[in-house]
Amino acid sequence: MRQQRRLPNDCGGRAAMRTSTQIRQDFLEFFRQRGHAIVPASPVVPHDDPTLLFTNAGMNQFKDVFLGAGSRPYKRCADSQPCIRAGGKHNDLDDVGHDTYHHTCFEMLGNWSFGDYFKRDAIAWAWELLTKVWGLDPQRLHATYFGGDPKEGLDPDIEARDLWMQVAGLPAERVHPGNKKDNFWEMGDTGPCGPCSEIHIDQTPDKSGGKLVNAGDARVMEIWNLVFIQFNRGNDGKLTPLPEKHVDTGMGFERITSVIQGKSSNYDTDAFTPIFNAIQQVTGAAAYGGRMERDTLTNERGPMNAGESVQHSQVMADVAYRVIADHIRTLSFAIADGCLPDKEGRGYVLRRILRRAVRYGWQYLNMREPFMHRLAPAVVEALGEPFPTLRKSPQKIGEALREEEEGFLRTLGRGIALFDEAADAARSQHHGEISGADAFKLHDTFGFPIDLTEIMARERGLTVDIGEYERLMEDARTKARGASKIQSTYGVLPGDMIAPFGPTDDTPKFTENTIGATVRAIVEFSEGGSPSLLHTGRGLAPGARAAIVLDRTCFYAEQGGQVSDHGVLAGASLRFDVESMLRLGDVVAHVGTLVQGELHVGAAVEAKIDAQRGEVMRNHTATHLLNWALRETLGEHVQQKGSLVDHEKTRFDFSHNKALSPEEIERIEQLVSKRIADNLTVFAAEAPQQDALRINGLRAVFGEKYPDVVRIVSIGAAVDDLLSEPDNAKWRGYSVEFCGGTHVKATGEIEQFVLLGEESVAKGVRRLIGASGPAAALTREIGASLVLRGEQLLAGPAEQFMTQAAEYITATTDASLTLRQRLRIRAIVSEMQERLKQHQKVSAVESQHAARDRAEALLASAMRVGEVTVVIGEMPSVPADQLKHGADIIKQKTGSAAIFFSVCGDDKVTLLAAVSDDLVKRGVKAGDWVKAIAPIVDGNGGGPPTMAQAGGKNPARLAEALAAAREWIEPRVR
RNA sequence: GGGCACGUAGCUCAGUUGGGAGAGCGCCGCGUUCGCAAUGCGGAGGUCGUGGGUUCGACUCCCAUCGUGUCCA
Repeated sequence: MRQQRRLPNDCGGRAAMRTSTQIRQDFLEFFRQRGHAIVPASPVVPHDDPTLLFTNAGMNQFKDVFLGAGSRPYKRCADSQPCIRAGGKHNDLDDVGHDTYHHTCFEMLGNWSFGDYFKRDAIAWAWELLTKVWGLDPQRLHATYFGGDPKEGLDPDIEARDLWMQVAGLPAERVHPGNKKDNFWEMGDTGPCGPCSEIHIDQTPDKSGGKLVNAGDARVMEIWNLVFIQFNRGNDGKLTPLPEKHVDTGMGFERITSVIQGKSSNYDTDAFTPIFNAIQQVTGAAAYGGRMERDTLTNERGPMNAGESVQHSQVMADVAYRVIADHIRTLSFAIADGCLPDKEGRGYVLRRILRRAVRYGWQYLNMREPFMHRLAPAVVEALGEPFPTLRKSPQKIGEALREEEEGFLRTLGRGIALFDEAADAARSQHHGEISGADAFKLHDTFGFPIDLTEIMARERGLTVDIGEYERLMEDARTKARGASKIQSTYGVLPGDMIAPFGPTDDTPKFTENTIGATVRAIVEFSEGGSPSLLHTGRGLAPGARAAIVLDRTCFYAEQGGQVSDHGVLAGASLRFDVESMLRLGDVVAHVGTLVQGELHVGAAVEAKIDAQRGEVMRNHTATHLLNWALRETLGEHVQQKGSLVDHEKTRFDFSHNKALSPEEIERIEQLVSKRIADNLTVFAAEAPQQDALRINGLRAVFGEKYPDVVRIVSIGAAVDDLLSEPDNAKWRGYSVEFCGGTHVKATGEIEQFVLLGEESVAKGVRRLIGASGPAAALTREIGASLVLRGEQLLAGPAEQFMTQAAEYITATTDASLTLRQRLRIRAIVSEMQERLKQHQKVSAVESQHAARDRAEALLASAMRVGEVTVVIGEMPSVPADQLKHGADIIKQKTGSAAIFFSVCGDDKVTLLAAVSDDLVKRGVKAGDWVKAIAPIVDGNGGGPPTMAQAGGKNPARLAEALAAAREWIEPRVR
């Protein structure tokens, strides 16, 4: 076994004893004592930020503060943030497991200052924590600072350099200047940025690593990055100093733990031990040995094949341990935060991670059964304390994993079958080499990993054309890349562009439909290019698309499920159509097109929303009543899982594990209708969150982050009353929700409410669709008449039923109906279908008999030409199938026959020719026959030699055609 | 965002330049048997995902759409 490369003793000291849990606590406690708010980590799945795949840094949750669009009740804070780095630009996934430090999931310890302390304190505290609390050897620590960039006109960060020397007492030779890449941090192309200063640790035995700082040598590595945000980069690329300077720091938790514990690998720390133990228990593999691939790569025999070397398989088992341990952490966090493995987006990244783990388990730990789900409890056990979301529903994590594992094992099973086919082809056609095309197809179309293809090939003594596979893979990649480039950034608005023009006063949205306002900023979108801010003096020209920021607005920007308003901004001879709204922190922007006139910054406009908003408000208030009625009807487990309210409908997702019964649906509708009939007043008021949370029966979306002051919407009970005696049980009889949306003044305005749909959207989540107002009334009326017509058809005369039933069924398939009507119509339709089927069967039997009788009659009067019976005649109107049966009967009875049938329709004729096998052998083919005759009735056709058919459009010449058929066949069979 | 593959009987699937919808398993009935296992015979079960189009004729070809699987960005 490889020798552990341990740090010299002087580096660890007393801190070497500390557990990872203690180290995390040390960090938070250290900053708590220095006045920092200790905040909970944000979810690893940033549901509200579509530009970000996963939370990948501690500062993600504070982005709005740095952009100036949001604020916090504290000026300094600290936390430990689980981060996921997988997918996207910086993709380390393939490295995980093969080295000591790559992870898809890690914790980031961080402390922040929002316009509070700056470089001096940040540096002093970092130094104190590392050297005094954790006892790291100061001799081994190096600092870097930003060395300036003449091209940007940026001076070196002398301030930071001097602080390192003064405050930390570092000698000049251990304070290193760094370039823009390493020591200047930017959030994006524009926005807040600034120099950063890193602390590196030198783990060379003789402390000689000074030259290796930032040189990519594993022995000297960065442990803490302190970012000093002091500039804003504008659209023009110019940097301007920020009035409020911020500190943003990040320290990799697993890495600092390994340093403090004196380990050479993150995986050797006690953060991973419990997970490795669980893997060993579940897989029954040999214990984790900490072996790395380089331990075998140095073997003079060179890289070895699987199975040839015990040593290699041991190493790969350890790689598998690391892969699985890392990935189960990632998956547990992500699933706990509500992201499931899926075929696109974030879910797809999770799927790949899970599949990679399963594949390593399959290949190197010999696992053929789902096992990942059995590891999740170990993660919950190890990390549930600092990260309570893991404990919320641990069984859900297990279920999601098992389901996905089973799916992948099915995919593998299919893949193995297809692999066997490819292997056969390889043996018989390609000298034992599986073609690149086959390997690629296995991977691309059927999801069978190339690694498995190679291994299975090797086991069967075959090879794989990897070169060709890589080429095809690269082709696919460039094709996908090229295609995605076409999409432009049209209509995407960087938040920092409009942040300085906020906040927007949008409280008029609750009361007004029209208000006067002043234009504060205009961002013009240019097709194919990036959006640009229009400066004072330049106007927006007609036809241009833009985002407009006003000082105040009555427009509602999508939030809490309620859609954005549409409308216009109007002025003297100007009109701007508002198509959508954007909300960035406290700033809202009106996105749309200037239709007429010119628009300048500073212009006075009248903001006017579409009348559609009335329907939206009706539906929104109805949604609250629905939410309340659901809990009344189904029970306490009903939790809102999402909603969408627009002018046509309300869509409400909630936790419930089975379909709603007709009785439940009826009861829910009744409860809501009763509240509407009572014409209850809708109250709305703001209150401190902690007071509001005490209200008995209050509905808030679980897991949603609410501000410190929340808006309460209550139907039928005044908010003041709720707050004055929050514990009163009677409040459970009212709908009380946290909600920032717009509502009607009293429930009577809703008029009507109906449920239109009920379905499942995910495991344990049902979706209801509802509508209110005139739309609900209309649906109800149309549906009722449809039900009535269906009942009449069923009860009415058979002839009417036969002609109209099919049409009726099509009409119902996409009709808008209430749920209860849909159930009734489903029953009607299935009865109709049953009757139609019965009728078809009867008529099939009838036409079969008719065809048989007529065929036999024609046979009786048939003439013989030589040995051959020639039957030519008109058949009753039966389907083509029955004509064929008729011909078969004649063939059977005669042995040698030539048959020509016709069926005469209103404006078309069908011809069928059939000859027995012996005639085919003599060169007489039914296809030729029918082709020769069809033109007479303006048709054509064909078919195989024994049986051919044709259609024609001229029934008038049918007799002529039959005569011609006789003339054609007689000489040929004679 | 861009590909590829697949939707045919309850299930697993076959269906060959477009010309009579099939197999295996399962199901029902009747046999052989004291009974079970096993097995023989017969039978029911299909809007060929949906909607258009081409054609005399479409499970088959084309277009669209929905669903499932899968890869890439």
